[in-house]
Amino acid sequence: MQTQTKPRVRANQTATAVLGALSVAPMTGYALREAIRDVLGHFWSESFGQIYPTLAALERDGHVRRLGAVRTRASTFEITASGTSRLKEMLAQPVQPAPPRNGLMLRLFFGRQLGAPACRALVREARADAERNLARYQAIRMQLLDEEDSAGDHPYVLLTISAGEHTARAAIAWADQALAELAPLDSHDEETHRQGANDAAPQTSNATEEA
Amino acid sequence: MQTQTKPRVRANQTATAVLGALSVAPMTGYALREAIRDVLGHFWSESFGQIYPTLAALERDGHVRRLGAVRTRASTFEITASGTSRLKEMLAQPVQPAPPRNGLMLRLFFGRQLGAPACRALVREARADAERNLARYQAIRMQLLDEEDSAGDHPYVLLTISAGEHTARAAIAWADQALAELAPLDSHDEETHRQGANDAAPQTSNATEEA
DNA sequence: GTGTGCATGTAATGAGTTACATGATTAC
DNA sequence: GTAATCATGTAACTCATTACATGCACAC
Repeated sequence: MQTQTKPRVRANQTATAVLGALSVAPMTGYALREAIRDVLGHFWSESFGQIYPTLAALERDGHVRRLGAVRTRASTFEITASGTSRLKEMLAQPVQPAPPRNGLMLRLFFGRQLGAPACRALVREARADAERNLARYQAIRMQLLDEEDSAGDHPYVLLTISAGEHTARAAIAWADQALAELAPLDSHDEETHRQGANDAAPQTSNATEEA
Repeated sequence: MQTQTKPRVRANQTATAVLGALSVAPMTGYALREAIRDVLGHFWSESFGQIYPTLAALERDGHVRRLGAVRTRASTFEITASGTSRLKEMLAQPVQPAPPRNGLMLRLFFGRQLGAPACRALVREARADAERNLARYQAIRMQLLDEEDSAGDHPYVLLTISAGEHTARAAIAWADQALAELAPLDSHDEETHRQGANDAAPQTSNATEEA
């Protein structure tokens, strides 16, 4: 009987990201993808297949304006006043959490089937990823300080960077602990294919591994 | 030119989760959903619409066996030997990271458009979520110790619990820092609705109040 | 006998990726 | 001139959710 309050519009999140990016600076669709990948990449992603239709829809609704000619060449998009207020509207909508799908955790959960050495390799990989991310966050931090323009956004952007750093550091600490706990689990409770014995040192990235 | 190595099967991750759950104990489809929600819920989710077709496909391929009659009543599914080896195969496949889509970070990134008070509310919500998760992890930890069966899985399961704890603690620490940084940003550069002004004090636990 | 929970499935829907097709501009 | 990069868009396909339809079992 809950037919009355259907959330009809599924809150086109792509539009939010696109309008948000255009609120910082006008861009082409191509540049939008790059900006989203490079700047929001830690927590957001969009593909061309989403961006172009979304831009077309936003143009139709008057939320963005096309500066170049329609098909002749690259057209830069600019957010309109109506687009800005639409953006604020969308940002104010409640966060709808994406259903979780963490492949690493799934594998570790059934780690007994996978075997301890493979699990260690996965954890080591995750640790390396986290370290890479941490390094990138610092680079972005410094890059931010160079930019005079859009300085009003800085405090908010730094919030997201900081979240990334906290997450990355937590991942590293967890990985170290996990590796210590996985170490003694070597070969008991597993009748694994014996050929797996030599991958105790998987060498994911010559990652200075233990083994 | 790259026509040769198309990863044709998109690594049906649902099948991995289903086989994994059945590797612990035989279950009905209904129970599978519940088990996945209750046990893997922090990092995985499946809906009926996925589970039943997946079970049918796995049965067709001989990876699971139906114990009850086909349509008469509840049928319990059991993993077969071929299913077990298929599971190991799938677990060994590289983790394919899901494209990130973090609605909270998206909103904070464009926080200037949203306004500092609304951002603080979001961060407080996130902090409360993290605290709730942390509490649940401890409950699961204790519950695990009661179970004698499937004790061989425990070290691996604890790894995922620990990851959740690290993540949750990092989220809480980040939130506290973020709230401190957001406090002074009150009303400049924003012509926000004035009603958000009274939420300067974080106070998340006992998060009840302050409409 | 009726409501609640267990159980199974299908259909509609939609979000989003990948691959493809195409062309303009710029650098060498 | 030609290769790489910028740029735009569409089509096919996959994955997954939501809603719907159905029915049994059991408690009350």
